[in-house]
Amino acid sequence: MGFEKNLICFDCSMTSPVFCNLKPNEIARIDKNRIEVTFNPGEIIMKSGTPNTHVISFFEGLAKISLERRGGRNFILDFIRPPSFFSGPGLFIDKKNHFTISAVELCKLCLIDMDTFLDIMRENTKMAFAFMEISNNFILNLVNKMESLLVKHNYGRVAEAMLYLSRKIYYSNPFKLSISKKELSEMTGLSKESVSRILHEFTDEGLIQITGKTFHLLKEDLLEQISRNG
Amino acid sequence: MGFEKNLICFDCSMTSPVFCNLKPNEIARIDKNRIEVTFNPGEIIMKSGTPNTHVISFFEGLAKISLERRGGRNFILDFIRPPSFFSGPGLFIDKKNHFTISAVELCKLCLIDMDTFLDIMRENTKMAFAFMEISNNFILNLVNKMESLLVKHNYGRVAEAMLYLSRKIYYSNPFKLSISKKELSEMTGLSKESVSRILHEFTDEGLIQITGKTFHLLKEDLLEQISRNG
DNA sequence: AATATGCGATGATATATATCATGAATAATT
DNA sequence: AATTATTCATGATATATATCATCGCATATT
Repeated sequence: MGFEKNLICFDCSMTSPVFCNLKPNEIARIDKNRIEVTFNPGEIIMKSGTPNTHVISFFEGLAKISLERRGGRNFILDFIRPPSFFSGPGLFIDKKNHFTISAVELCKLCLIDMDTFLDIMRENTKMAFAFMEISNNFILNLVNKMESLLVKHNYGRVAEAMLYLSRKIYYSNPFKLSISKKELSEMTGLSKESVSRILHEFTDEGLIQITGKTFHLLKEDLLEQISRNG
Repeated sequence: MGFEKNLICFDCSMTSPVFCNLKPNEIARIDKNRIEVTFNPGEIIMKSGTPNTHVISFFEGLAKISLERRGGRNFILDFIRPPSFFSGPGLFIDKKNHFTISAVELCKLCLIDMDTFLDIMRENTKMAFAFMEISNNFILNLVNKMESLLVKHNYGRVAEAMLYLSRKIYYSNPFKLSISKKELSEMTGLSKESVSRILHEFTDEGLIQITGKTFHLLKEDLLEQISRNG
């Protein structure tokens, strides 16, 4: 039994923010130099510090990009929901991974050889520009996170996380939370105890309703206000 | 009296991390579409929120890139020392500036029309790759700042700032500080009172020596240790 | 079913750091 | 040189939030 390829490169590239710019022969090249992998929840897809040899094209699932902190308390920079693309910032610098990416829900993805990717980018300006756009979006997201850490406290950060999960990750309200309380604390940079307490307060005040793993945001406008001013 | 051009584009491009990749005709194009400006200390070069219409090629001086926080307490993401290049992350997204850049020391720089810049980048892959490298370096710097905010407190952050100023900004030890204590606090994300207190403690413990505006790092190894573990 | 293991909740306490308040020193303006 | 305005230093206080400790519940394991 070999490593099978179940995905069709052409179909996937149609929806990809980067590879949608490829010509047929370029898609063929990618197809020859890709590895299709499935990761179970909790498994590490890319470990910070290891060599950065591939870029990732996400096909299915939910993954998190996190920063390793001392004491095992990580910080989640962002989540990844397909269709999407990821390439580490070490690419042109030290060719190392600077983040740890791990699967939250079952993930299906392709690892694409870095050299192949760079070769194609050298020839395909459109793709290069799409790549830059993604890079810049990542920067804006980082800056946003930074602002949160700098000005918001407790309440504001939890409110922000709630809205983010509903709007950018689960695309629904109510939503069923697939991440743990610990991960919620790693999203916000707070301790898990603090997150617990604040979620409790939010339910007491009728802002949200939690039944098991299901979160229902009852007063989004108020949450937004707290997110902005808290 | 018009707006004179005193700098020679060719000389400048020799040292620039991005424009060193240009061919003569491309340099000529840049030369036609650039504005040469001088900024006095304190003056704003680019204001967060305004349209992002130009990229910057720094020729002389010292500038800071900062994030605006509510209450007038900004946060300094990085300093710029020539020869260097800056382009905002809003470039491909919303075409707005997301940071405020202001002069710390007298700055001489060129503003280069964004469309011209993009046109050239579309044709010149080498320059595009240099641009990506700079982008990624910016991300790594942001991530580093983020880690500091997340894990380091007081002492570690001030120690880090001291080492950074000596090694990356003034390239000397001792060095004469051209930034204010308030800016020191904006570099570290602390209150200026806290910065004062810690610098006092550092001098008491013989780690640094401050005479007027001159800072002398006496025990760099210890400062490094504090920066890592504090 | 019984036991173990881990995740989440909640109360009590400790502590880092901001804020406030005041005074000294330095720089700017007249 | 005199006066005003800024910047900086330092002590007292307040407070947000982490840490610690305990307990309950749910899920996994034997």
